[in-house]
Amino acid sequence: MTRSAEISTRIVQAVLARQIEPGSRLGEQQLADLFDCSRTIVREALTNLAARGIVTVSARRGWFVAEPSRDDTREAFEARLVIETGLIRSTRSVDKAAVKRLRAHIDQQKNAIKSDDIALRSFLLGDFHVCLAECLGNGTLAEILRDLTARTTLAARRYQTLEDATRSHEEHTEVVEALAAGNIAAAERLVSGHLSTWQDKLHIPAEDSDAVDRLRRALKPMPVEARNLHTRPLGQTDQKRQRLRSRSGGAS
Amino acid sequence: MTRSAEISTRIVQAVLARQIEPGSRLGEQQLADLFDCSRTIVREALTNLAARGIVTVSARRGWFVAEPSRDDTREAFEARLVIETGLIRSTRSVDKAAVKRLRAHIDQQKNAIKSDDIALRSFLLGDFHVCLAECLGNGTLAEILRDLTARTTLAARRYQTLEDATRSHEEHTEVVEALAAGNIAAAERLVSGHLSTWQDKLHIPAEDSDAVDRLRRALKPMPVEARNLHTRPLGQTDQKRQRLRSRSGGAS
DNA sequence: TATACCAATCTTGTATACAAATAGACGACG
DNA sequence: CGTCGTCTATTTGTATACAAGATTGGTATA
Repeated sequence: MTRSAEISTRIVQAVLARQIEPGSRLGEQQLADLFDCSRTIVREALTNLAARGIVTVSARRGWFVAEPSRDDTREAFEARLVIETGLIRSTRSVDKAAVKRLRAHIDQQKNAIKSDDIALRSFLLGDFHVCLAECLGNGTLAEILRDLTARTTLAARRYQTLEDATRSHEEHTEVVEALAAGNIAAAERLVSGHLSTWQDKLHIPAEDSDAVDRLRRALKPMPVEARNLHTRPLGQTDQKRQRLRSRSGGAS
Repeated sequence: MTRSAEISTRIVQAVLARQIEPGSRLGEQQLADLFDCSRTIVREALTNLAARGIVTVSARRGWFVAEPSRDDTREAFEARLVIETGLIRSTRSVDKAAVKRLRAHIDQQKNAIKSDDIALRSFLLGDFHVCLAECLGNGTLAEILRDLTARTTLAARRYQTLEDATRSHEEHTEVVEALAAGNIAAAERLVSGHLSTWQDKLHIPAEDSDAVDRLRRALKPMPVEARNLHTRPLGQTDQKRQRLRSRSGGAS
């Protein structure tokens, strides 16, 4: 179990760090090579992630990082709101050690932001909520929250939300200070606002987005090496190809 | 996946129906024979259940149905309280179809109680909470709640709580009727009370129970056929053996 | 008689072999 | 020139073989 746990942990971290896009293919042999083990272990890890809703499996087609639908996204945000505010609400007080740990976490966030370590920054901003749940005395909900946070992170990537790291960090600070001051009600309000504003920033297509979305994905730029393997169609100049590529939304 | 999903689903159902005790051993080959498949599939199912906290794995020793510790139990109940009350609180109104479905579920509960189908009764009383979450529009939390309910069911068995089916059924009815009447606040209060009273009924040993508990489990009656396979020790009468069996807490 | 050691058996952990299905490429045909 | 069909190669799904560890029962010895 320890071997496959390593793999699943790393994948979750990569998701939280925004290093893996929703819809990415996770080939079994590919991962097996990467982690120097057999497909058996990889499948164990992927099965675990599938149970946690972070990965989906399409029969005989492969494993893919989850692409939360609109409903999935709404549910994940609602779940986080319910759990995080409910956990704070049911708290009487927060002990010294917990406050210390939370402040240390916030310091780490600040450092990651300052040093422009985008991956670490994203990871920490998400992990903070898990840490908060643990400090409030419920490891079970912390685990659940980790998976839900991974899902909302994927949703944020899918719906192209820009991360406002500085603001998130500020809001996290306010929450911790409210808790440290024993102002539970304020902390609950702050968390609620923090999550709501983030959710509101999502650009979720209004209607029947799946067709549009599928199309956008189909028009995604293919890997450079694959692109160069194809003969350029007659009469199509470099300029035209360049324009097509830009339109399809690929990184230039 | 469909093959292993069958197995994990059945095991969860058996847990909710109180047909499997916490700590039960789940041998791989045993399950493979039972479901007529290879150990590969069984391991896939068990891995899934382990990710959901319903089964634990002890390296090289085997798979066991979870035995929630005191902390696990507290956390699971708190999690259910937070999620169920929070979900109701964030509800504006419940539509007709949902009310109909909930009332139908309550009818099923009544029938199971009336016909003394203890397994079905237990399952439905637990499943009601999952159904409620679904009807409140959050399938994600419903899934999470299913696993948490399984854990609290295991805790209830471990800490020898008697199920008061009639009372649970009554309280479920009150919740649904409050929701149907649009009295959200009352519904939240009722759910809170329902969960709290159930949790309060647990007989959780105060201190260092693990040693005592392990012993009690060790002294549990073995299956009748195994008992009869052993030669009766010299000088031990039937009466003495009978007394030992009663003391060990087994069903007489 | 009790304890400690040892061996046999059973169970799990991992890798691999093989089957099945899908995706992609190539070629034929309208 | 476009479309359809087939064939090949890659990838997943499942079973099984083999190795390593753990438990259990027996035996020998103090």
